Amino acid sequence: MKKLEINLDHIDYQILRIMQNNARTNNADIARELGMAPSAILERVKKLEQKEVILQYNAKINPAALDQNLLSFIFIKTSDIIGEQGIAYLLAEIPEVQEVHDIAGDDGYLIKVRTADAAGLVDLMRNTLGKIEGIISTRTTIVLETIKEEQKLVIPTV
Amino acid sequence: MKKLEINLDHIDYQILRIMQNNARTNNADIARELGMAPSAILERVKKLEQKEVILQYNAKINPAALDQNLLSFIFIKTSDIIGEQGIAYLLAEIPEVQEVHDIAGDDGYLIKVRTADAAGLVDLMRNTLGKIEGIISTRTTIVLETIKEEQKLVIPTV
DNA sequence: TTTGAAACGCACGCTTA
DNA sequence: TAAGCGTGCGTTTCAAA
Repeated sequence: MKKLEINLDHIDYQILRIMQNNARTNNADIARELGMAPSAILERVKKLEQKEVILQYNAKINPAALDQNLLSFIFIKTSDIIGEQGIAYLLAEIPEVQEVHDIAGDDGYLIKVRTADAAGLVDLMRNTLGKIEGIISTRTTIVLETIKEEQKLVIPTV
Repeated sequence: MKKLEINLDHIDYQILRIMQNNARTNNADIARELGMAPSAILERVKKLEQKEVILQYNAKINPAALDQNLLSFIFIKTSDIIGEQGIAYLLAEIPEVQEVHDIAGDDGYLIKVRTADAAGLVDLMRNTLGKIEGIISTRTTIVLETIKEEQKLVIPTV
């Protein structure tokens, strides 16, 4: 993650707040809401994208609609030397793996995985994780139900 | 999460794939890519929204740009009876808490939290979590570095 | 469920303040 | 940086198949 030497003002914050809640809000609507000209908003949005303040625009899809009903967190102990993350990048390439975090303590990595069901998880662990050299052990936590799941950040007011 | 009695076809999958990668792709572009009329795409997108296949459109914002540089996972043991989730909903109301999962085993809940730094985390644990009745214990895992973090689902090909 | 036509509104570059 | 303007394009509705 890059260093950001950017100063965001309260108008930027408002734009970010709107975009975070509905990435398909059009320029004209944002402009109306903030009482500015659309061209000025467009200019700011482009800069926010350029400066990587806005990283991407995603549609959040219902996992159940695609039969991906099992969410799991797996702690992975590896032979990676501290500071190196070779295995982390291998893990990141697996499509079912949504997140890979290098964590403090001796667990190594924490990954978040979405599969259709328990069988899919077993399959992934056996046939994909099992094939990765250097994984010493894993500890899996199964999610029974998700009460909240979003990536929204707390945006400063004013 | 609701039951979904919807049949998605391969055109829907393609739309979802495009939208998942860039939620601001316009109708006309999707139509061109799929070789259909824009109005047909619009119709499908609206249905996908109605049926809650597409849940929302989010801008993914760089946490560093908003000085939220510390990510943590916290396991929370509570006095919630199994099957009840009173405390989970209290946790979900905290803005810094991005995720709340009810997990198997005796840990109770797993939450994902984003704060500015360690001081912010301590503050949250003391002043917010500490004020919630029924939390028996917590176990915190600090993220040193995030290698991958997204919510993209694996969409069936064809 | 798709298409095409038509009306309307928006995007976006340019110029000026 | 922001506003105002203009043109090309996208969006959206509707009738028809």
